[in-house]
Amino acid sequence: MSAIQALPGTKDILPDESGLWQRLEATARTILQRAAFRELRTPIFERTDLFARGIGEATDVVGKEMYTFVDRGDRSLTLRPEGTAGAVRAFIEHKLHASGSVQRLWYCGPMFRYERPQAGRQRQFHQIGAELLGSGSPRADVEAIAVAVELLEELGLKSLRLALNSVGDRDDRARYRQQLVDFLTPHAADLDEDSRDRLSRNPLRILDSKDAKTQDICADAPKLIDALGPESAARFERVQQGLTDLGIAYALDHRLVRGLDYYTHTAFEIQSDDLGAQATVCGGGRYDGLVAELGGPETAAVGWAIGMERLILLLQQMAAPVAPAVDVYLVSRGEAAEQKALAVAQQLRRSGLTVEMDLTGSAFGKQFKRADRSGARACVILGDEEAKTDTAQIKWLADGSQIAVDRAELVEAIAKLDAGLDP
RNA sequence: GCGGGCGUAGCCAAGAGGUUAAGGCAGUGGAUUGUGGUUCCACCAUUCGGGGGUUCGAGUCCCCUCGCUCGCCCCA
Repeated sequence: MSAIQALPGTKDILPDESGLWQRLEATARTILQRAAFRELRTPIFERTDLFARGIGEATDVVGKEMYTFVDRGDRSLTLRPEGTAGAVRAFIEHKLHASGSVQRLWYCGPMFRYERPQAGRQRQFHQIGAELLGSGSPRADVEAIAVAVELLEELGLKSLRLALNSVGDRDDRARYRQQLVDFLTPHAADLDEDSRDRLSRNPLRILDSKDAKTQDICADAPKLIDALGPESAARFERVQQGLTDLGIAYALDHRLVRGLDYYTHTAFEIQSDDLGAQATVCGGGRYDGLVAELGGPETAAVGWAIGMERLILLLQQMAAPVAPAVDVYLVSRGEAAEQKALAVAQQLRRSGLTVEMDLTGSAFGKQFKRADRSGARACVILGDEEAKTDTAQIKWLADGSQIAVDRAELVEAIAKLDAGLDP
């Protein structure tokens, strides 16, 4: 009752689940490194300013979701709510642009947003992200998306959708914003309350309101795609062509407007229907202005982030994870034998076997019962008699067969049994 | 910040005002004191998230509170 619990929106990842996380992380590492992305690890907290400037003061993330505190040096700090701002800060600080070539970076770790937790949403959550800095080519957009798709496919995920849009460059957006405001203002009275607020603050976001009436009104609104200048439109065309050439299916979604201010041109989400009220597993896009905005040289960039908890949710729906069984369960009894068992365990482990050692000193019968539950293939038995003669018994649990071997030959004997040979 | 649902053992869970709070899984001990998987027996909640109230009587009804969960907003 008075025991302390984990805070709302935070979760322990228990041993039964951590195997799946490890698989996810290992797969991500493989896929990203194969595409020549290199890992970047940045601090979990940064100056509040970085996020305020990078993500945008008007966004919900900055406006009401940040974990912000003042440290003992009187600095305002914030637990990172996303990964791109920190990655870009590091990119600028360490002059990674100086190499002249494109930087492919990836990261993985916890992010923090103060929101009401629900299915697929936590206050501390984890993302895998990739950033491709230094190329404005539409091919970079395609490559970034392709790597994300590859990762999700490698994990065996099916029935995901790729939603695609272009929000154009700064001029396109400003032009469209004005068109949209002009269109919506006469309907202001019929919009839902949140949308009415956004009309002055962040009108593009009104497009993906879930309110039915607002939806109806937006159906006739001018489309962002039609407001793109010829260059932006051509560039978007090339991104689509690139995806098509790779056989990556996508659907245009002219209402897809992502919540962070830094996006330009390509915006995309990879979505699923199996995440409760959430849909997005992976979100990303191009952010050509961000590096300069944060004090670096004018640098084109594109990136994405995957929500790991959401991915885990999907992976768990696919198949029950297989618990990694131990190879050998070490049964021991009697003071001398228990002492020797420590050395035997070490010997077996050094040979590469996974060994669990019984530490209870309880009756052999009980120890075998536990051995059975552990899923071990074999028991190695050390009792008083074995201790005296410096031998051990190997019992093969599948068929109950048992042999005595010298301790020195233990590893070879188990290997032979594993191979189905007579030791 | 706002709404809905739910809190009975480590886990799943019956119980809907009337004496001792089902059952299953897991766990512990034993039948089997140096040999497992099956079986059998025993043990395993002075108490139903917490506090207050109504009542002769509360896990069950009422109020407050804490927690979990789902949804809105927004996002991964």
